[in-house]
Amino acid sequence: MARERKFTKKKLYQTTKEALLEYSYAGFTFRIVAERLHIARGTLYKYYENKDELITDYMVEEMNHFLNELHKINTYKNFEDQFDYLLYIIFKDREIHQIREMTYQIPTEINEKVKANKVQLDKQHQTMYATLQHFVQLGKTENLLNPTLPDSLILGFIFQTIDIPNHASIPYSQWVSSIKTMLTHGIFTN
Amino acid sequence: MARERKFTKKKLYQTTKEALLEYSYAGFTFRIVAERLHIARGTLYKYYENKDELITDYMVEEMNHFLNELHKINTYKNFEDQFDYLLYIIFKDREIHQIREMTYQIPTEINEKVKANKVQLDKQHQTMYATLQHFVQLGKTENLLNPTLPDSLILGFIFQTIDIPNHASIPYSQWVSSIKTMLTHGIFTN
DNA sequence: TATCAAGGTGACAGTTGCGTCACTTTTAAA
DNA sequence: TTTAAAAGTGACGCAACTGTCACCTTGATA
Repeated sequence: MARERKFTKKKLYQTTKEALLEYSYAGFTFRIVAERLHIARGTLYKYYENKDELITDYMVEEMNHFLNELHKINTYKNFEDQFDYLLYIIFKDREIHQIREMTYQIPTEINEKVKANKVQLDKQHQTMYATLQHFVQLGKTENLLNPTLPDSLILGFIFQTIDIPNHASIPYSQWVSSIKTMLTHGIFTN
Repeated sequence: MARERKFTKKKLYQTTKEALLEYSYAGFTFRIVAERLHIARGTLYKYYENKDELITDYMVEEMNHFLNELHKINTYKNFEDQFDYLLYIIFKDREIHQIREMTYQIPTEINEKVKANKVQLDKQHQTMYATLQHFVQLGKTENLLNPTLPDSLILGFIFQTIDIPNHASIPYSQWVSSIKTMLTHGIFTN
């Protein structure tokens, strides 16, 4: 009884992600998204009142996906395996943590939907943090993680390190193993 | 023979920096800057044809200042002292490296002045990189830096680490010492 | 104190983005 | 084949940002 859509939700979110990475929050417009989807700008307003709604909807979905992956960390019983798994999933979706940083640029007073999404994002972030803190605790009880380092800094360190740009185009496998070495043992010789 | 300025270049650059950090490149406007300086928007056009000229002028100046500081690294003779000094100056001007990342968002075709500034920024970046690579080499010949790690990754790692957000409000001195520990020896126990 | 160059202003026109809406198109079910 | 719900379109009015310019203000100097 209805017409077929010219674009899938997946394609829309994909385009949203790309546009956010290219233009960042303030430079993001419906025109850019519409052009890339080969639809009229007005069409997007059938689904979203404004760009903040689209962006936060996308972010919630993306975080949800990440949290699903993250929770699987508990299928690994020892810290070392958890650590490897964590690096793997953070690497796989590197950009989303960059995008998550844009949250604070989104005004809250836009509308109820956006406000609800921001609350949801905050909850997801807390869930993520709790899971990760648990992971750090395990590392400390196993005497693998340096106990003098604050949990929040260890976590910030891991997430930050993942974002190192690979301008010099170092081969992927060497890149990953180097990053793991630096994370675990630093840049000094032992 | 002329009227006194209502704002100094220093104050203008300071305001530019703050606005860039708050609104990022795309959200940066002359109106914001003019309001904060208590001048009319039109006044800014007496000095700059457009925002890209102001932004790149500011960036060149900022990078120049940083390079001046950076070159002093060679007054320290051993690697350990150079390392401490480097951390110190990067910490002092943490935000500018965040701002430098915005360079790639600035279109080149704006005008000749902007194009020239972008070329200049590129040169400065190369100078910076050369100096830092020299520093890394010293660390490797002194057998303090892990020789298996690519230079570019070591440098990326240092710069990236500085940007760890201190959401948990860890006291400054502990924060700095923790970061130094993580950089040099990682998050694992020895 | 008259001059004038530099600083400063605000109004104007052009462009781009925003949000709405009356209208058209598609398509599956009646 | 008729119908109507969902999808899509593009033009319109509004708001914000951009760049220009004729004009005003200031203040050192002649």
